[in-house]
Amino acid sequence: MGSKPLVRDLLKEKQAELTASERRLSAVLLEDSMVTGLQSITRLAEVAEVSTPTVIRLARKLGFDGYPDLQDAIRVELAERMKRPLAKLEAARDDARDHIVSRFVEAVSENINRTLDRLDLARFDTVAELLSDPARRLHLLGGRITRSNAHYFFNHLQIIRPHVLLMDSSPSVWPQSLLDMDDRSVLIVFDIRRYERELEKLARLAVGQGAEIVLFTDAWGSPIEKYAAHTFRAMVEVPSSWDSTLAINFVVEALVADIQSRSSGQSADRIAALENMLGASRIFRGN
Amino acid sequence: MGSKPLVRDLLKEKQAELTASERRLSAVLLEDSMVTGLQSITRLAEVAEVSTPTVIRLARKLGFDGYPDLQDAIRVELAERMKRPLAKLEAARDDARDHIVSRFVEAVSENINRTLDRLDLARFDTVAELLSDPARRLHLLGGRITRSNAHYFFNHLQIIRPHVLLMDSSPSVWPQSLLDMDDRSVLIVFDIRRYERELEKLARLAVGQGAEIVLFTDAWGSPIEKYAAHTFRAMVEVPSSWDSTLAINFVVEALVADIQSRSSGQSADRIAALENMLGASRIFRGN
DNA sequence: AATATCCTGTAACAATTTCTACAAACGCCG
DNA sequence: CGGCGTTTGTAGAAATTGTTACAGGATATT
Repeated sequence: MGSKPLVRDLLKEKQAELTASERRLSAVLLEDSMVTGLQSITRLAEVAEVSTPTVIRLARKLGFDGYPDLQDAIRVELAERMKRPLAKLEAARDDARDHIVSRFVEAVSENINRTLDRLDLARFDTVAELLSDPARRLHLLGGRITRSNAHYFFNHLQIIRPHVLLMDSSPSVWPQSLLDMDDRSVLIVFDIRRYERELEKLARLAVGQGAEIVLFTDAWGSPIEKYAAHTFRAMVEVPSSWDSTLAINFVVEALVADIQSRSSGQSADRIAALENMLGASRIFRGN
Repeated sequence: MGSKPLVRDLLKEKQAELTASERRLSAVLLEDSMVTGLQSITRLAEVAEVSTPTVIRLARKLGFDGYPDLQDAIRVELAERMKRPLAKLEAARDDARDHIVSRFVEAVSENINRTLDRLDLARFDTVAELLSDPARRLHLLGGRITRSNAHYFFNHLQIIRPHVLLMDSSPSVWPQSLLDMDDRSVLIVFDIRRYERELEKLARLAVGQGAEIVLFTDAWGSPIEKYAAHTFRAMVEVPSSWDSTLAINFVVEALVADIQSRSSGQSADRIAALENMLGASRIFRGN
């Protein structure tokens, strides 16, 4: 109910009945999601090169009481938008606040949140589409720690669609895979800190072959970034000697879900066929 | 250059040197990405249930000139965050709410929360201790989907301690591993729905050999539960055709952190040795 | 139990903000 | 060009905000 109209919409709606300088002001506000409107009226007026009364008059025209009233609305709106999706992980079951699990959940929740902050949805969609294209050949590769992530992604992709390959962990057999790459190939690389030189080398060569690179890395960014067409940065720090790849896995799982639904038509047959084979082999083994 | 530290990080960093009411205040700020800090000092103080001078004192402690200075920082930070991903998000705001990522994060958040609710910390500690015992031999095994989880766990355990084995995915070679199991063996199994009969069979045989079983499964519970000495149940449902193993991974990562710190004495040498070998092999490969 | 230290809020003060009244500037039409 | 309505800015009053000084109260220490 009472969902008060968004300030942005109000501005657009009333655009017609605004005067010249009011419009200049509204342009400034719209430009950066009205964050400028959280400053004092004086400063906002300065930025927009308008006088302070103009600001007040605009606020009134939009139906607000005065400038502070408008500010409140903007702030509420912003808070709504900032709301951290995972904010409510209840870290503190107070029986064990210091338990490793509690500290861990806090860090993980923060990691996923910040990863999401930085996640560009447009990029996500682009990549999902790219990886759904059955004409593409996908090669997956992980480092020492991230091999499991690569494996997870591979495992699912392989069920959903054809032409998915998990590259061997030993660099000595990479050249053979490289030979197969061309401009229809996509190389999906996982590389987090203690970045591995071999991975970078391979990435460079793959790009040379015409392959497109999708990179999953940490906040600091692997050197492979410069070759990558698409990069996902995830937060990995937790109270441990090890980095956490949960945030990376989160993105991967979301991608799997999206890719699956995009290619559900083709993959249904594929999965049915797979089920059949599994069933057959089970009978075969005489279980 | 001059990349000023984020207010959020400042708050976390100085958390230790904050007083009780300052911490109350900082909690309020962190809760909603500091949007509350854009109001007047009076209102912020009211929300946090502290006095206005406390707010100023906190601002100073963080290195700001005064409250307005802090506000400026918050605003800049917010504007920065609004800029990139939101330019696109703005156009299709309602889209974003329905975006797969948004739906996913909600489900994951719920999953981890509920998994934590059910997690018995005493059991967690027991298992951590069990898996830290260098006299034990650990065998890891995953199913079709959960093999990556087993692999992840294996990967880390193997670095931390000796006698860790990842069992082959093909049942035909399991008998050989079974032969090696006795009452000093621990079998770590991952089995979520579409429970696999082969896994159950192996579990039964392993118990017969005297091995202890640690099981990771979903909310409904794998048939292996009846053989398992310790069971972790995690929530796996997400808006996808696939189950999410993030909650399982969460428990695994927390275990890794705990086991690592328990055996840090012994594992330090092990890791150092490993680093050396990695370095050596890199030189050997002539990178 | 007494003392010292640190934490916290009250209250008065200073600075800044928002707002109003008024007048200058602009554009439009006869 | 002069009259008229509208738009815009200036300046000061009113209100609110941010800040400082100080004292009561809590906590730890001897």
